[in-house]
Amino acid sequence: MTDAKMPRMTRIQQKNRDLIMDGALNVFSANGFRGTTIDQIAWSAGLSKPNVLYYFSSKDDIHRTLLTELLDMWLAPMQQIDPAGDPMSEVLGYVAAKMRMSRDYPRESRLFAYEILQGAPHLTQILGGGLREIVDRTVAVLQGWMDDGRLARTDPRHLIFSIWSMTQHYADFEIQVRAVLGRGRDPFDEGQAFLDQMYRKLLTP
Amino acid sequence: MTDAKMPRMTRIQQKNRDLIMDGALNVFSANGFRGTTIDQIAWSAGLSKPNVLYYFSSKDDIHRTLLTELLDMWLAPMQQIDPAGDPMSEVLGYVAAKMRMSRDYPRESRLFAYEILQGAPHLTQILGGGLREIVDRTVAVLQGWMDDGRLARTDPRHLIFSIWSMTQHYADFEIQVRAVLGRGRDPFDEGQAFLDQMYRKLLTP
DNA sequence: TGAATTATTGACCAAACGGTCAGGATCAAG
DNA sequence: CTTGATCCTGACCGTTTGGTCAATAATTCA
Repeated sequence: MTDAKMPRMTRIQQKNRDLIMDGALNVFSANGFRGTTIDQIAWSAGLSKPNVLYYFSSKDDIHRTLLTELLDMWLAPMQQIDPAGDPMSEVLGYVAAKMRMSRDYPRESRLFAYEILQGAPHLTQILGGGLREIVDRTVAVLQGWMDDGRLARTDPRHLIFSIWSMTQHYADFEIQVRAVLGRGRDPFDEGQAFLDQMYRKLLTP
Repeated sequence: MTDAKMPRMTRIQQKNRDLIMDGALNVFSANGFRGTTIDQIAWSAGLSKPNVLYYFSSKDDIHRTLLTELLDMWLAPMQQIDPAGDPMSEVLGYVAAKMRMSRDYPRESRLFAYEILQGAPHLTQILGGGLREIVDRTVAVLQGWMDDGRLARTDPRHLIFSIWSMTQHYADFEIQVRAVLGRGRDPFDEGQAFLDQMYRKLLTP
């Protein structure tokens, strides 16, 4: 009983769906939804176009499935903030975790960036529902810490926006970042150090 | 001699090219390059598709022209930082100016966001050339202020990244921001206040 | 006014794209 | 080996899209 999914998947189904998800992530994250063709996804997955459409009913289906499969993983770091932990360590840990995500999963970052830029046509429910609740919970924790004088007062929601924007900037706009920094520098290491300094100063009571 | 352009433009040319640029900005900024059709641009400009192609040779031509026409305006705020001014006021003024750009020109912000996300296929020269020089000049000014002890020490380039990412976040991801904040709040006003507080703490020596 | 230039469009084309389908290949189980 | 289910594909279809063009309308200017 290792899999709780309703329809049991054969090995081939499992393998090919994974291949398609990975190929789709490659292409969607590089070209956006409209800029992606099923042929490109198929090629990137090493399959034929009709075969891809044997596993997914449409390009939209692939996109929607990909987004929902990745959303939890993408939001996980924020839910790992420990209300019982040390405030400064928890926040800086979250920043570091998001920075690691940008370094290790830039495709996912760009995928969501495209989706939000587009107006989040596939994420409206999540934006107005689940995401807001998750953020609200974190906001409550941060607000509690500020009320206890363990963090300097600031708007918790905009604090979260700042963390999202700055960390994801290194993934989404990596080309610009590298163009400005020049070669031989590690944007992610430097960015991590900068953010650490910045949030330490902002949040020290 | 009000116009220095090589080929003199008739009134009609001037007017229609402007219409096309504005329509293209609408559509490109909402759907990205691959997501927009010439028909959409034409409709948004109030012209027919062949008429649009009478003024521009291709969709690519429209896009390239739009980017280059808007680039100067987009980078202007950074060049208005006054090396002889008060360091803190100059930086906070730049942040405020960028924030105003996000509020007043979200289309431009999204247009460039798409382009950089895509890998900046039309801006590679500018990214590696002009932009870097402009940034370097600003970096020199900031570095001077830090060396003089008038600003706290921090990496000037990552400081600039942080300003770009946070201010543009309010335009590019406005939907997400509004979804998280809920109705009845002004993201730009609040964001401006937050950033002011943040950079004041970071940069006070 | 009239000729020349500029502006506009309906009709059209070839390529690309999302998606379908009948039929064949492969595989698992008895 | 046989059989039924799963897996895979070449060929195909209707639509969309970027772009062309010949013909017509509007404008400019001598």
